[in-house]
Formats: sequence, structure tokens, C-alpha cells
Amino acid sequence: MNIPTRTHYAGELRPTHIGERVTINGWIDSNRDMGSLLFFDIRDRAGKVQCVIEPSDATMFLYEEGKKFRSEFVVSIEGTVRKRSNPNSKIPTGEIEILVESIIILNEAEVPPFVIEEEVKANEDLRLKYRYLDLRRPSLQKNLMIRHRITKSIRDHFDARGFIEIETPMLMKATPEGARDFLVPSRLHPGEFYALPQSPQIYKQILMVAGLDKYFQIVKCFRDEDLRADRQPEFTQLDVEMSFPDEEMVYDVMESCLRKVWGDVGYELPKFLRYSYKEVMERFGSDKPDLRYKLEIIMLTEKLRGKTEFKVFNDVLQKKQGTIGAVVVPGGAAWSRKQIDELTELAKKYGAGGLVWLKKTDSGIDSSAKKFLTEELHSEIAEACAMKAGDMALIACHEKWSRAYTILGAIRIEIAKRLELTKGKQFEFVPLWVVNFPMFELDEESGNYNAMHHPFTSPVVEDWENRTEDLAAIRARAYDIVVNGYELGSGSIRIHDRKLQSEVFDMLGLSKAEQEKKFGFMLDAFRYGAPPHGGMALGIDRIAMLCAATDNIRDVIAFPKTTSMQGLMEDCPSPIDPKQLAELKISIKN
RNA sequence: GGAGUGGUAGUUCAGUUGGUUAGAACGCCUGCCUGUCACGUAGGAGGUCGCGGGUUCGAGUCCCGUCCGCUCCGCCA
Repeated sequence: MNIPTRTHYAGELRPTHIGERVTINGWIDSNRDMGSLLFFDIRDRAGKVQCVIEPSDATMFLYEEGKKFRSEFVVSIEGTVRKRSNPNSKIPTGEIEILVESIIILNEAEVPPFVIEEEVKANEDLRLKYRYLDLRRPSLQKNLMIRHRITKSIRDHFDARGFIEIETPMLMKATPEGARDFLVPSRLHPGEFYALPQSPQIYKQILMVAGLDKYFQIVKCFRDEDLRADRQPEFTQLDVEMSFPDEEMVYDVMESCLRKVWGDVGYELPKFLRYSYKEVMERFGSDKPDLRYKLEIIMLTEKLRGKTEFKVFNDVLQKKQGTIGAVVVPGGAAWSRKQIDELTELAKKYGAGGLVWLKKTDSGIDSSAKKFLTEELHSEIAEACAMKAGDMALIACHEKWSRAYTILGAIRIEIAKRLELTKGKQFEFVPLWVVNFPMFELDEESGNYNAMHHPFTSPVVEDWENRTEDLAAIRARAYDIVVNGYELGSGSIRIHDRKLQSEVFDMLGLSKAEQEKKFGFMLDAFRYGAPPHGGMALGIDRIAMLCAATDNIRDVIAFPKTTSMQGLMEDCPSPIDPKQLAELKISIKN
């Protein structure tokens, strides 16, 4: 069968095409049989258009063929575009229709397991199993087109600035710091393994040593960790590295990149805010705050010190890092016991013992800790929180500084959700840099220090030189980009000095032997003239989520995995055949 | 690893205190219909109540286990 050559996409036909003879190839979206008058819509990736078969002796054969149409048949039709007598203002092609003159059914289709329509009703697992059907929906096609626009925009941007895209290996050395690696057994070297990259971090640094100067790559990365609504086991990063940079140079190239990306998909990105890690934690209770709304946290630690007999507060205040803070719910005095209980449960999930509420009304101030706090203290708290009559403050505390603010941050987000503070703001973007992260983080379980960013991050020189036993006080030359509550990516100025790198490894508890074994090749590279360098990595999937206004990462990935890391369509992972397995066993053995 | 929540027709769901033959809407099939576009209209087919076990005269419903989806905590240098 000759496949007729398409002249137009269905969705692009407009009144300017009236009178033209066109050929459309696509899927039957719906058909409406009026007896002897037959309407059907043809859909392709550009949209859909109505076709009509009118009765006459000459077109009887068309009518008979058209009667056979069912949903999702693949057809080719030829006909003439004409103005509709009854226009449909709801669709872009609504002013015209195609008067059908020829029909070819290219392929039939079984009744699909769910109706393919924009207002999706089927559950996600069913849609994932039949992903090829779900992907026929205009919104998912639009998301993939947005994603294409984003990567195209990024490549243009970095190309114009003299960056070159270089591919790095997918089979690399396992470096089991950080996230779990996906491992690939080596057949030729039994007992040895490759790992899939969690990031091309070391390769890109070595490219700087090699003198490539400005590198970028749009690259798949893999992490064998549990999933979330915004996290997949394989994800796409924009990876960037440059030689001889300072922070401002990185900020400039990344900011202008994102501004161009957003512009190319149709939105204007405002000026980036800049906050220190400490400031975002203390004001918003998160290192990736959504700043489309305020609801700032109010510090009460010093306000309450020595002023109360309340054991819950006093126990916390005795600890070095003990922190008490509050978030005000505008109009929250009207909240029910049940609503407050739900917030309390949320706080407990994040490690709080409970929540104290304090309501201010025209008749005075009431609180759940009334027995323990004086009336005067009630007023002081209300004043510190700048409460108006009708407001409620939710007070939480924890002996650990960052935990206290994390609890308050979670409450802040939940309040915003309940008050619908982001409603209608899905295309309002508030980008910010979070800077001055601590270099090290104390792991409470082991008592060891971990790198907060990664072990290749350069410390702030003066902090490093004046360091004490409190390693958490050392700041890193690291930075994150955050937009609307999503960490879009992070980066740093790297260590390029072999000795310093080795000292940092020491502090992280890596013996010299381990350093040599795991990172020897990198330390070796640093022997031969490593330039100062730094860069960043951004999550393309999350950028696409924001631009597509979805909070589900699966909506911007063609073939995503479920939260238990399965591919429902292809059914993977899956057992392998015995021969493969036998060979694998040999590879793993020893 | 943990918590919550869901799993009933092709799909989305309802199903009361455990009680006769498990319902609705959409979809599907057949007929009718010349301006529909969520077409209308008349009729019809369609069920391993996720799976396994238990309690009971009797289980979609109660109990135990298990699998799967989603969300979250831990985790994600």
C-alpha cells in the first residue's frame, strides 16, 4: 500500500487553508454518526480537525468506509478544507473542516483500555502500562515538546558562550560515597564491577585538568535510591564546568541560561534572589524554600529563655542548639481541633514532640500551653509574631537547630497548601541562589562528618585556615539554585589542589589507602597542573516540571519508572534467562 | 527500612450493621437519526470484588498475610 504523502498536520489547519486540497494522516479521535451524515475528528501531534462525509450517490463508498471507523484507527484522508457552517470556538481548528474525498484505513486498533482524552480519568498505573496510549494525550505531547525546547535552548546558550558538549562514560568506576550506585558486573573481569554514573563529576573535573576550559553536557545520571514524586532512578542533568571561575562567573552563566530557557518556553524569569543557607533555614525552614509566598518563621528562642517553667521549652533551651520558633496562620484562630491535630501529626513526622498553638482573638489570647505560660508571655509571643486578631501561631521546638527549622518549614508548606497560597501562581517563578552552605555535616548516628555537598567542594579559604574542632563552622564555596520549592541544581568551586583534596578526604574519614584506591586517578591528575575550576549541575526533569506546571516528574519523562522502580509497560526489572544468569554468576563470583 | 492511602465491569467509582440475583456513569456492541463536536435516541453484552488464608450458617464487607499503585519520613555526597 502506498502511504499518501501528508500535506499538513491536522491541528495546524486554519481558515487560511480554505479551498486547499489536503492530505492528513492521523488517528481517529472520535466519530459522530448522524445517520447519513458522518463526522469524525482526526488527531495528530499538532491537534485535531473535524472531517465530514456528506451523502450523495458519488460518495456512497466513502460513507461505507467511514462507517468502519473506530477510536484510534490510523487513517489517511484526502479532502478539501472549507469553512464550517457551525463553527466550534472551543478548538483552534474550529472554524474549518475537511470535506472528505478519499479514505485509506492504514491500520485498525482494538478498543483501548482507557479513553484517550485530555481530561484524564484512568489511574496512573494503567496509563503507565499503556504508556504509548497515554502519550497520545495532547498534554503529555506538549510536555515532551517543552522538554525538547528546553534542551535545545540550553545547547544554544552554552554553544554561544564557547562551551563544548563532551560525552563522558556511562560505565565508570564505582565511588560509593553518597547515593547507592547501579552496578554492572564485568564479564571479562570476574568479581569486578562498573557503576553507572550518579554524575559525571570526576570526569568533568578531569576535563578541566585536560584544558578543555568550558564543558557542558546534557547527560543521564543514575541513583539507586528510593523514589519520590520529583525523583526518578535515571534522570537527566545539565552538567557544566569551567576553568578559572569565581562564583559570580558561574552565577552569570547559569542565570542567563535559565533566563533564556524560560524565555524560550514563553515565560520571563525575574532577577535571582540570593540567600545564605542559614538565612533560608531560619526564615523559611528549608534549603529549598518556595518564595512565592512569605509566611516567614519567627524565632522565639531568646524571647522565651528564662521566662517560663514550661518543661518542653526549657529542656530544649538547655541544649546548645535548642531552638524555638513559630509560624503564623493568618485567620488560623478559627481552625478546628482536628485541623491543628493534623498539623501536629505532620510536625511529629519530622521529629517534633508536638506543637503549641496560640490564638489571638478580639476577646484575648488563648493557647494550648496556657497553664505554663504567663499571660504576659502570651502577649509577648503574639507581639513578636505580629499577630492580628483572628490569627494563630504554631510553635515548635527541637534541641537541634536545623531540625527545629525543618519542622517549622514543613508546617509552613502545609499551611500554604491549606490556604492555597500558590493558587494561580503556577507560572510565577521565584528563582534564588542559596549560598554559604556548611562544608561538613555531622552525622548523628556515626558521629562522623560528611560532606554536605560533595567531597570535591572547595572550602572558603579563611574558614579553612582558621578552622577549629567544629568542622560544621567551615563554609563551602557551594551554591544551589532553587525555584518554587524545587532544588533545581547545585554546584561549587572545586578543590584543584592535591594536598587540600587529600586533607578533606582525611576529614571525611577516608584512609590514605582508600583515597588512593577510590580517587587515586583524580589525585594523580591534580599532580600535573590542575587549573582552578568550578561548575554546576541542574536537573532537566525538574526544569521541565516547572515549565510544564506539573508536580509529577513522570509527566515530563517519556518512559518513567514507578515509585518501586518498575517499568510497567515493558515489565522491568525482570528475571533473565538461565544462560545469562550463569554468566553473570561467574562475573560476580570470587 | 517505616507511615498513610487506594485496589469492585474495559474505565472511573458507589456498595449501609456481614444477609436474596454486586449497582451507576462513561466506554464497547447493534439499530435509528443530514450539522454534530461530551451528538441524540432505543436496546444489548460485560464481574476471579488484587492474591492467599482464616472467622462465620453466610464475607466485596471482619481478621491475618501478601502483591501492586500513589504520597510522605528515612534515604537521595
